[in-house]
Amino acid sequence: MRYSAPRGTSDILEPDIQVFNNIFNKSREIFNLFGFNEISTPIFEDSRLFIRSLGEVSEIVNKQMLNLATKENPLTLRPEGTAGIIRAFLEHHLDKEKGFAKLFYIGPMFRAERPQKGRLRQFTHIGAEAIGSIHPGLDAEILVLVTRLLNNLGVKGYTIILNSVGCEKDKAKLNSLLKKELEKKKSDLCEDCRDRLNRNVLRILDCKNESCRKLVQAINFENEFRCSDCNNHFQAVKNLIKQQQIDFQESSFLVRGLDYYTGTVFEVTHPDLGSQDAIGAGGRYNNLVSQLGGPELGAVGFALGVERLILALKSKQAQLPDNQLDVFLVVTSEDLFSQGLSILTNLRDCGIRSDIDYTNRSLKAQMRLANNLNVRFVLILGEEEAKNKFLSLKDMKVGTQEKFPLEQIVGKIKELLQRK
RNA sequence: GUGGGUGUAGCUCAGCUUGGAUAGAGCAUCAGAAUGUGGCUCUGAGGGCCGCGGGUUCAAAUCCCGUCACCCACCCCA
Repeated sequence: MRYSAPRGTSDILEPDIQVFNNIFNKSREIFNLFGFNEISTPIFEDSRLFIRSLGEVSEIVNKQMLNLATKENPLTLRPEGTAGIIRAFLEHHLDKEKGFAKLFYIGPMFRAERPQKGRLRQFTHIGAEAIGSIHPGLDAEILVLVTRLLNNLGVKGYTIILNSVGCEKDKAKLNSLLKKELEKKKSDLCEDCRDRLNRNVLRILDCKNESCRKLVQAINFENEFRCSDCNNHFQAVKNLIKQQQIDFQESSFLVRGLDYYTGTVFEVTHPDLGSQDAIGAGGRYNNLVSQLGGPELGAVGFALGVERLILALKSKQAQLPDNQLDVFLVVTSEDLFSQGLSILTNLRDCGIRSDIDYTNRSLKAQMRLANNLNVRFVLILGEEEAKNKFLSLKDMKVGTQEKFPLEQIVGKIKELLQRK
């Protein structure tokens, strides 16, 4: 039986993996600039952690969790990063130690969705959580950080959409307001939204259905539900990011699918992605830490979907690093192989990237292989070279070939490589 | 979970409408083209359960039924 990768997963080979690694490396640099420390948490957690954090009615908990078949506690492959980070934050008493932490993570997430463009069952998040403050400056910093990440990674043409869903009380108020208004027009709602009316009213706000949109737009809820604290906070965030010259669109229809969000929420969209157009999203969650058994601490976070981000990148090739071999060692007969291996090991010990053929090819075939590998130099070890203790060094770029005594080879190659 | 599309060589695809002989192309791979030597060019070679199972037929890559996989969209989300 031939096996294939599970649905919604993919193997990442060269050269694509270089694109990923580039993104990871650059992101780490930016996070460090902003004073964030990296954290790595398990890719599975107690299922109840996710149910508690994301909300029982959330789509993720309802139908997208990948649960592990174990005999002990219920375990689930993490569908997002925040819950695990907060769990770790509390488990290691970072709240008591410093009371404030800025953490970032990079790693795979899992959701059992039907795959399509920009939607995989295993996908990669780059995310961050700033825990321990309700200061609007922290919301602003997260938004600045997101723009700097995207800009440095080479993403162009993205849009930041910003909203505030208010605190827990405000959310409840908005909920009942919408429910009351929409209940009257229930028959005009789409099938899905009629269902949402009972389960998750807020989600009706971002229904794409025309008639639902109109109904929702007709309700004047924008300035009705937020308390003055939340309004002031939102206003402060907006003022701060405007001062930082960050472009954004305000939209009172933006809601997030996860329960834990309070106050500021945002989404980053890109037109090149197709239907799944969000490359990143985040917001404030002031109740999650206490909900998970910790103190009352405000927090803000975000996550970027790396695979989606790559879809939005224009020049993927330009980012490839130089990982080519410097030298290919051609050996003309099996008798010379052990001598060749010594030379090869010496080259590698001296920091020269080099390789040799293991498939008994002819000299000509080895040359062709060297060319396909795009090496800069070929070293030839043949009968004549072995007898007189020298090697032939061919510069594949220029096409010239010279002989050098064995002991001079490393120095010569290094000299030529530096000259470029 | 619901729709639509696509499965033919390692890769990208043609052939299917209207059934017919050894199933094709480009790229890739391998070998050769006097002098132990790559790139360009030329010559040649290998490589196919035509996704899988069934049916119709003298005959199926081609028509019919089923099934699986992938892609796209709904939904949801990063």
